[in-house]
This record gives sequence, structure tokens and C-alpha cells, in this order.
Amino acid sequence: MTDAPSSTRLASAYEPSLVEDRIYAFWEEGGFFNADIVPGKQPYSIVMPPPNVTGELHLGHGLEDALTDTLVRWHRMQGEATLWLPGEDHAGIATQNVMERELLKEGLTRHDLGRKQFEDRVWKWVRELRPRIYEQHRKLGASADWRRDTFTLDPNIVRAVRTTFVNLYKDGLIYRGLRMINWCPRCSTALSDLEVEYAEEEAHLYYIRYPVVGEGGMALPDAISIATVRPETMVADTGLAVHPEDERFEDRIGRTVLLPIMGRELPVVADLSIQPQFGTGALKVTPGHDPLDWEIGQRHDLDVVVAIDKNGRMNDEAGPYEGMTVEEARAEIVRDLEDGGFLEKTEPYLHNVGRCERCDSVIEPLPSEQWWVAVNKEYAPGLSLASGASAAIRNERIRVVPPRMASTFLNWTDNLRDWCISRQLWWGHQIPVWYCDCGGMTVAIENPSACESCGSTELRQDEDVLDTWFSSALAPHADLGWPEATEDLRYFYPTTDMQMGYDIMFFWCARMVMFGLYNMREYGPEGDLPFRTIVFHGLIRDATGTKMTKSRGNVVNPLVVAEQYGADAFRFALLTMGALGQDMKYSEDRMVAARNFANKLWNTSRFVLIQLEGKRLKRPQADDQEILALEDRWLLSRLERLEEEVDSLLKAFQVGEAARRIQDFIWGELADWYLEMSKVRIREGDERPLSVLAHVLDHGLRLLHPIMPFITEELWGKLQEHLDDDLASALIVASYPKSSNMWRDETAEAAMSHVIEVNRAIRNLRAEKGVEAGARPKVFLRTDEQAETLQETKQATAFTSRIKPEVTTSDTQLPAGEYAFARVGDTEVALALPEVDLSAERERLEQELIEADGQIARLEKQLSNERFLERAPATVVQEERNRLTQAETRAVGLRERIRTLGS
RNA sequence: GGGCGAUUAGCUCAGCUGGUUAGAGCGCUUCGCUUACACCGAAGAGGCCGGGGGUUCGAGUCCCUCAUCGCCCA
Repeated sequence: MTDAPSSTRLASAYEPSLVEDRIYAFWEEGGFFNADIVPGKQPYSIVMPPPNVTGELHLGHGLEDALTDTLVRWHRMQGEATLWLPGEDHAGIATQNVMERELLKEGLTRHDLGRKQFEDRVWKWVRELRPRIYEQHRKLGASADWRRDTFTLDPNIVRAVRTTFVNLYKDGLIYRGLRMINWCPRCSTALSDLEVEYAEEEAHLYYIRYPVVGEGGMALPDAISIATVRPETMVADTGLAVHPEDERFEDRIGRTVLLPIMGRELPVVADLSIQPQFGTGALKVTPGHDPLDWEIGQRHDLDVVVAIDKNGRMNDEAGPYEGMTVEEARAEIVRDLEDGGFLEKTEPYLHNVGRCERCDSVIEPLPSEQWWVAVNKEYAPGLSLASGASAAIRNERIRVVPPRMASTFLNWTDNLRDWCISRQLWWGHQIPVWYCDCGGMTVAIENPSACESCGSTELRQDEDVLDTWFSSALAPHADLGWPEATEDLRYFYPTTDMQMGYDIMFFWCARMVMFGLYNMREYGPEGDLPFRTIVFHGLIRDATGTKMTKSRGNVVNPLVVAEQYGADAFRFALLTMGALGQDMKYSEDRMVAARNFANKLWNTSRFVLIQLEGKRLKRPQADDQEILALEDRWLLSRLERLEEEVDSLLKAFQVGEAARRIQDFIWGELADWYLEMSKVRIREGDERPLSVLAHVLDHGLRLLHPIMPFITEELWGKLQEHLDDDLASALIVASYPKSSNMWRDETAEAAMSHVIEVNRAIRNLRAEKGVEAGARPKVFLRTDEQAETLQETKQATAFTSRIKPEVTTSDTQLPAGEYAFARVGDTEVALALPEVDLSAERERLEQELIEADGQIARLEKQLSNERFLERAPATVVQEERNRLTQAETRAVGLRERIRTLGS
């Protein structure tokens, strides 16, 4: 104790900006984030969902960092070899779009630059942006292993992507084929089904007559009517379909109809997919412009005519409408149909329109030659990519949190269709396929020097790139070194947890499961999983519940908030804002509350540190139980209970609930009760509470550290020197508290809860009877069962409730006088009311009356001001009127009370 | 059309496998600068836990049903 270091005094309010950068640097210099392989140690690993490298972090990333960092720090403190692997995503379409917009400012298109130069420019930009992303994570306290930061276009990822592509191709799980795709005319690329968002829009249903062709090609007087929302596509019609059992059309099947305007003859076919009750029961078949029609066309061998080009304009197949936009052609065609007498009627109609997720353009379904992943094709007996993913979830080899999300996952993987993976972009993983004039195709991991079929060196690489999610899907194993069998891969894979917003469950999670199981299958049966637990969090919406988007301008910048309230408060607020998996509305009030909690923790610690100044104490020991006071035993028992709760909550990923419990303990039990009650004892030189405070604060900081890392590390650094114990060099690597059940004490908990209730009753009486704040009235606590307890805590009660307590038996007579009574269990509380000093009381009342009269005068003056009455909102005027009424009532009451006091 | 979620205090939300008097933050009312903290302390007001039915000794919690809002899939 003699050589104990002295502590420096803390500021009276927590100032995050003076702490955070310094503490983060301290962690990094200490190498605490570095995940190293320690044989025999339990590994814990988690891969960061890579944010778009050209974007900025939003609140969702903030929540992810808070959630993941909490898990990571918790595991690290439990002594596990902990790896948080960060990264950034090249985000094909998004990045290319932003880059093209930048170029446009210079009056350039990517075609002006050419592919190579365009890519160079994006790379240059990416190199500038990556550090900004790290910086953002750092500000939030992310304890990721930055040495391993991975960009989805890094050479090792390129190799992983190509290896996956080639293997899938060789297994027949990747093929090139002409199929119906979703084409975005603005982005000029194919999109997967997931990248198209459908919404109902107001449109029209056009009823068009197609004349039936008779024998010898002569038009008969009758016709078949069809209904369509896209009349402009009629120029590409190649058939007309009805249901085979629809009696209305029985005699038309097998004949032909005449396509209005174009004059082409179309066969009438019978197809089971036609719904007789929809529209007229007959469907014009346009295989070139509708996915369902495409399928009908395939079944009946109909021609495919494509009349809309990739820029969304009518081409030469559209005859007179060539060159028009789709909208122009629609108007023109409708007019021509009307003129020709083919338009029967038009009805308003709600129609599902697909739009590009990125740019909101209307998607054009087009037949196109693209690369596909055959998700339902078996690569081992009974095993396809989709079925494998389903099975992993269904058998609970992968745990889903919250569990209900599993059914959403399964609903998707159970009904999955082939995945279109080629994109007509320049930014991304270019498809590792080379074509030769001989017609041969070379699919290879390394750039080939010659054609596999003819040996020619004149090769052209496929110009398309892969869907960004194709590479993200490899993250857990590729980031760890696959396809090499690295030490990291063997040690840290399968990764332990994975965390993401449920909105990318299909985009990312499902595909990681599919590719992980496929690529890592030789590491099976348990080593193939990308992760053992997937945690889905909810989305943060704005205060009105609307999704935050750049275009709406309601995006909240996490760094601005974290700077304003502190990173710890930011994290705490996000984690406690709602329950896991549930969407939440952002509210700044939460940030304020969390900042206040940080300050409370700061000041609680400050008090403890001041008391410990110049001291170095041992923790309470097991055999101290006998000598510890009731409050001590209570607090230690409560702490252990908390440790047990937090442990089970964190195991269940209930981080928010854990955070709330820790806050309740620190504020409600440690600060509000124990600390106040300890003051009297400390003043009298009792060292027991100091040892308890030091120990409980130490554990409290440890418990809270994963959630609020900066402030806890800072405070722990100060506390360290006062604890005579074998401590870690930093809180970040100190052991996480585990309840040993050594201090559990039901008796102490029950007794203290009685003491607290008694104190509350006393204060309640004080307030109700209007006892002056400075007064110290006598209080009799008449009890039989709780006498010992109340006697022991008498001094504390005297101090915290500002009374003179006396503990007596229940049959003790009270001295003469006025009392206010309350009952708490076995205890009767009798608070002696002070004799009212009449002249003092009258003085007080008269003072109040002066105030009331002053208020009345002021309000009357304001309410007689006509400009005020005219210009102020009606509600404000009404409020002032109400205030006046209240003040008048109060004044009347006061006069009455003064009168009854007499003079 | 199928699936999921939400509905709890004025507002924003907790409430695990059903168990005394349903909690928090903010807001509101009334006190209080009691040397850790006014980013605070004390006391208080405020809730047929969306409606109806059921299971149970006991339901905010489980089952059925209806309503409203939202999301996902087709």
C-alpha cells in the first residue's frame, strides 16, 4: 500500500473525444486485434460483411460493427483465439454507376476511355477510398484484424473466384445459355431475379381483336380478343394461346389469327398455363418479351421475335415503330389499333412492374445468352447447391438467430431457380472463359496462352464480369486462403458466427452456404460450413419508420452521431434500441440517454477512484463473508447474478438485453444504492466498502467492455493500480467475469430489498407531507422480524433519506406528536411531522402568493395584447389562457390558506 | 395467392422456456445545487398489454379467430 501509485483526478464529465483515438491507438500498438493461431486454443472467427468500397458507412454498418465487435471482444476476453476478418466489396454495378456519373461530369463515357483505362481509374479511386472505410470502422471501435483486410478483387480472391467458376463448369453446374433475363436498359446489363424489385403500378388493360383466318387465308368475320398491358409488344407476337378445355375457343385451336397492323399469321395453341378467367381467356404470346410467353413459346415451338433493343427502343422488327421508345410506341400502336377497329376497350389496371434495384429503371425481359449457375443440378448423389443449403439449415448444422428466419431462408432455397451470373459491366471479376475463332472455348483458372481445341493463340476473353455476389459468396473460405489449404483455413474455418441484415439473406447468406458447402466439401462432414451460426439483425429506419436512402435524404451518418455522443454511447444506443432481428426507428433521444449513461459510469468510477486514492486493495475474499456488511454481501450477490444473466444472454445473442441489465446494475444498484450507502462508512474509515467498490467496478467494467469499449478501457486503466491483483495488461484482454456462485446470498438480497423499500416509503412520506428538504425528522421503524437488518443499515438510512431513524419493536409506544405512517412488510414506518411554525408557514405562503399574482399580471398583459392574439397560433393563445386560469385558482387557494392561518 | 413480423404508458421500445404489484428511455408534475455526476438526485402521475374466444390454479407471454399496419416470396 505504501508504494501504490497515485491516481490523477478525472474530469467531472466524460469527454469521448479526449479518450477514443488514444485508446484505439493503444489497442493497435498492443497488437490486441491480431488473430494468431495458437494450437490448442479455441478459435473464434467472424467475417465482416464487406461494405461497398465506394460508399460510406451508414447506420446499418454501425449496428453491425456494434454487434460484431461486442461478440468479438466477448470471445477474446474469454481467452479464445479471436479473428474478426474485415474487408470491402468492389460492388460491380454500384461502383460502375458512380464512376460513370463522375466521368459524365467531364463529358466522358466509359467507352471514350476504353476498358483498360476505365478500370485503371476505378482502381485509383478505390485505393483512395479504402483507407476512409477503415477509418470509419476504427472510430466506432471495431477490433478487427486489419492486417488481413480483404478486398473482393485482391489477387487471392480472383484466384478463388476463378477456381470456383472452373470447378462448377467442369461439374456442369455452370453453363452458358439463351434464356429470358432481366435487362436493365440504363445499366445495360443483365440482372439476377433478386436485383429486380416489383411493385404494383397503375396501368391499363387493352383489349385487342385478332381476326381469325379462314380457309385459304381469307379473314373470317369473327375474331379472338386478348387483353394485354403491353400492347407495344404485339409487333413481336408469334402465337396466341388458350386453355385446351376452354369451350369458347375449342374450334379455334390449330387455326391461325391475323396479327393486326403487322399482318403476320399467328398459330392458335392450347396451353395449360392459360387462366381462362383472366381477361378474355386468350393470351397473345410474345416469347421475346415476356418470361411466361417464353416458356409457352418453348413448349409450342413458336418463333422468337425481339422488337425492343437493349437501350429500350423499338428495332427494325417493329416496322413502322422503329426507333421509338417503348412509351412512344405504345401510344402510337394503341392509336393505330383504334383507327383499324382492333381496339375493343381499355380498362384501368393495377400491374406489377419490375424495376432495377440500383437505378429504378423499368426492367425489360429479354432473351439473352448469359452464364448461369444450375442451382438444382446434382453434383453428388442427391445433392445440389440449393438442396445442400436447405439441408444445412433444416438439419440445424447452421444455427439461425432468430430461429424464425430459418423458414424464410428455406422458402427461398427450396424454390430456387438458376442464377444468372454474367453482367455486362467492366468492373468486377471478368469471366475466365476464352473464345477462339475455331469455335472452341477455353475455361481456365490461369490466363491460357492457347486455345484448348485448336492451339491458336488468338483468344478473346469473355467480356462480361460476374455478379458481385458470386465473389462475396466465397468470403468465409476465400478470405482465409482457399483454394490453398492454408493454416488459417484449417484453424479458423468453419467460421464461428456470421452477422448481417436480413435484407441480404438471399443475396449473400444463402449463397455463402451454397458455395461454402461446395468448395469446402472435402473438409466435411463438419468442416465445410461457412459458419456455425448466422445472426440476422433488423433494419434501422428513420424516425417515421421510412427506409433510409440517399435519394430520400434521410440517411444518418454514423460518424457524425458517434462524434457527437461518443462511440460507446452510439454502440450502446443502437444495441438497446430494439430486439434482435426487429426493425427499429432511429431516435436521437436514445443517443442522449446512452451518453448520459456513459457519463454516469464515468462519475461512479470517479467517485470510487477518489476514494481509492493512494490505496491498493485486495478484493473481498471468500472468508470475508463473515465480516462483510449486509450491503456488501448484497452487492456482491447481485453482481454474480448479473454475471450469470449476461453470460446466458450473450450466448443467445441477446446483446441488447445484456446491455440493459448491465446498465440497470451499474446505475440502479451500484450508483443509486450501494455507493450512497457506503459514503457514511467510508467517512468513518471503514475500508470494506472500498475493497467491494474496487472489485465490483472492476467486474462491471469488464462486463460492459464488449459493448462500450473505450470508456471502460480508460477507466479500467485508472482502476488497475488500486487493485492488488494479478491483472492483464489491458481490459481488452482481461478475463470476462464468470459467476462462481461464491457470493450468492439470498438472505442478503431479501434483507436489502426490505431496506430499500423502507427508504422509499420514508421518502414518499417526506414528499407527500411536504417535509422541507433540509429537515431531518425523526422516523420510528417499528418491526419485529427486520430489527437486525434495519439496525445494521440505520446510519445509511439516516444519510440517504435524511432522517433520524430509530428502530424499535412493534409494540413500542410512539412519543406524543403528529405522525405520517406507512407499512412495508413487517415494518411500520412512522415519520414525525415537524411542528408547523405558523409565522414561517404564512411567510412561505405569502411569498408564493406574490409569485402567483406576478404571473397573473404578466399573463393578463400578454392576453390583452392584440398583436399577440392575432399572430400567435391559436394553441399558444389557449395555453396562455389555461395558464392564467391555473394561476388564478392557485392564488385563490393561497389566500384561503393564509386566511385560515389567522394573523 | 403463400409466408413472416408488429400492435404494451403521451412518444420510442424491452419483456427468455406462462408465475407476486407489467418495465426502460424521453416527455410530464412536484421538490432538491445533499463536495461522484444538473449528461444529476428524490418523489409522483400515466397502461382492460389491438378486439373476441379458448387452454390453465394462473396468460402481455400458449392456441384459435378477427382487425389494422409493415415486410418477404410468387
